[in-house]
Amino acid sequence: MVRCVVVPEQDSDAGWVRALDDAGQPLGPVEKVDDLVRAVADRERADGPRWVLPAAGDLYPRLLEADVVLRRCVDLTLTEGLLIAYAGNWGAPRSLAAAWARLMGLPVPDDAAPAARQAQQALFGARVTELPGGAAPVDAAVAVHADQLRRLAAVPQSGLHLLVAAESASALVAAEMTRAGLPWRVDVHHAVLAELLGPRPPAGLPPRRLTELADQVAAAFDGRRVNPDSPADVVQAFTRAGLPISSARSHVLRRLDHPAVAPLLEYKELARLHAANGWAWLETWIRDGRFRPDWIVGGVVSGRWATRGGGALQIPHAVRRAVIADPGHQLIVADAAQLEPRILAALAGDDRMAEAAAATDLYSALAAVAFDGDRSRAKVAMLGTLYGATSGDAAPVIGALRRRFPVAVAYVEAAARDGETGRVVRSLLGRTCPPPSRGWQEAQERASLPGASAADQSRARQTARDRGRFTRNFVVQATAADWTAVLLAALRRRLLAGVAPGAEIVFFQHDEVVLHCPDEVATEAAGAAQEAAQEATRLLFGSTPVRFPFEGRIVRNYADAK
DNA sequence: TGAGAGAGCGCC
DNA sequence: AAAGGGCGCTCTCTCA
Repeated sequence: MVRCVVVPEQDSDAGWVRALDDAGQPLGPVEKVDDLVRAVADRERADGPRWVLPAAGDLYPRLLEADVVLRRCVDLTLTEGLLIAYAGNWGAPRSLAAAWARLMGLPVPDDAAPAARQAQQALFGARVTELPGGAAPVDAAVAVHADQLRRLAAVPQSGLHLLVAAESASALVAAEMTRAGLPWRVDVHHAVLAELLGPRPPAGLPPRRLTELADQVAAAFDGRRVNPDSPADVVQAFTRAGLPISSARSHVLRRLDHPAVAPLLEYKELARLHAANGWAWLETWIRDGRFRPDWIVGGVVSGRWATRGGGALQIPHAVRRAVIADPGHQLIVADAAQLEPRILAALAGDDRMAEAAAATDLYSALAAVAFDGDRSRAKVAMLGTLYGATSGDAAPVIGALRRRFPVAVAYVEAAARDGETGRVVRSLLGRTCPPPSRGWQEAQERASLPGASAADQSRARQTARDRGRFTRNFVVQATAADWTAVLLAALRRRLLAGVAPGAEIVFFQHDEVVLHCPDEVATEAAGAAQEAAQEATRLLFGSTPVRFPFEGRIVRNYADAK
C-alpha cells in the first residue's frame, strides 16, 4: 500500500479508509471502520502509508492522544491552499468541501471559521458534515487528492512538490508540538512577576509597582491624574505641559525632556507584561507545566506560521526565564543566523554574494569586499535592500551594494517592480503572494484616467511603492519559510528514525526551533538540527556555497540561549 | 452592553 | 542590534 486516504465520521469513533496508488487511484474498495484510531494505528505499524487527510490539524490530535504517530501525510487543505494561490485564486476557500465543489462545478462553500464551526456543531448536534452534491466525504477526498496530483504535475515549478510535502509534514509537527508543549515553570514565572510588578494583586486591581509608577507620573504632571494606558490622555498631558507630541509611542516619549517620561516608559513596559504575560496568562495557558498554543501552519501570507492562543510568537525575553527543561533534560535552541540575507544570496544565484555568505558572519564578509570593512554600513545596505528602505540615508550604501552585487540586488528589485505593476511573485518553491488589493487597483485606475489630479497620481505611486516593498520582501521571507518548512520535515524524520531518543520539537518561531530532550541525547539532538538545516539547504539550493548556520545551543533555561 | 476601530507593543 | 514587512494581543474610545 502506498497511500491511504482516511476520513473520520463526524462526532463518532468510526471513519472510512481507502488504499490508493501513487497516482491517487484506488487500489481497493472503501472500508468503513468502527474504530478509526485503531485502524490507522494498525496500518501505520504494518506498512506506514502516506496518509491522505482532509486536514491533519483536525484528525491528528486525536491520533496522538492514543499515541499513534504518523510518519508521512498529505494535508488536502494545505495543499489546496498552495495550489489555488499558485493558480491566481488566492484566498479562495481551501477546505475539502470547497475543493470538491470547485472540482464538480458546484457552488463553493466558505471555509468555516473555527469558532463558527464549533457554534454550528453545538447548534446542530451530531451532524455528519455534508458535502456539496451529497457526496460521501471519503469519495470527495479521493477525487480531490487525485485532482491535486494532476494539478501539481501540470505546474512547471517542480519545487511545489517539495513544498506540499514539507507543508504537510509541518502540519504533523504542529500537532505534535501542541501535544508535547513547551516546558513552563509556573513558580519561576511567578518569581519574575513578583520581582518586577510586586505581589500578585486581587483580581481586577493593578499590581503595586504599576500603582507607584502611575503616582510618579501624576506627580510629574503637578498632581494631575493621567491614565498611562490611554494614549490620548498622555498626549494631552504632555501638550498641556508645553511639549506637544503627536503620539504616545515609546520612541516619541523617549526624546522628551520631562520628569514624567521615565516612570511612564517603565509603566508601559510593565503594564504590557502584566496584561500580556502576567498571572492571568499563566492561569489561562499553562497546564501541567506546559504551554500548548495552537500552531497555524502557513497562517501568514509568506508561509510563516501563526499561532492562536497565548501569543506564542511574542513571548517577551523577560519571561523566557520560566522556560526550563525538565529534570534530566535539556533544551536545544537552534536558530538560523542572518537567514534572510543568506536566502537572498542563494536564491538570486549571486556568486559573489554567495561567496561572502559562506562566512559565519555574513555582514563582516560583505563589509570586507564592498564597504572598506565597515560592518554597520554593510548591514544597513543589506537590510535596506531586503526591505525596500525609504529613508534617504540608506540610498548611498544600497548603491554600493548594487555595484558590488548586481545580481542579488537586481533579484529583489525585479520582485519590487512586479509588485508595483500588479503582478504576483513566488517563493523558490512556488508559494505565491496575493494579487494586488482592491485599493491598489482603484488607485491605479483613478490615476490613469484623463484629468487625474496630482493627489491621485501621488496616491497611486504610494500604493504601488507599498506593494513593491511587500513583494520585494515576500520573495525572500517566503523562501526562508520554504527553507524552514523543509528543515522541520527533515528534522522530524531524523527524530522519528531514532537519532535522539526522547527528543521532541517543542517550539518553532520563524527561524528558530527548540527541542526538549533527555540529557544523554542532547548532542545528537543538536546534531540532528544542524543536519536538517544542511538537508534543507541542499534540497532548495543544490550545491550552493552559501552556508546556513543552524547551531543548536544546549541549555537548561531558554533565557540562556541568547 | 458589545462590537469594532485605532493605538501601541511584543516577537521574528 | 539594524528597519521593514508580517503577525497576535490588549487596552481605550466611540458608536449603536
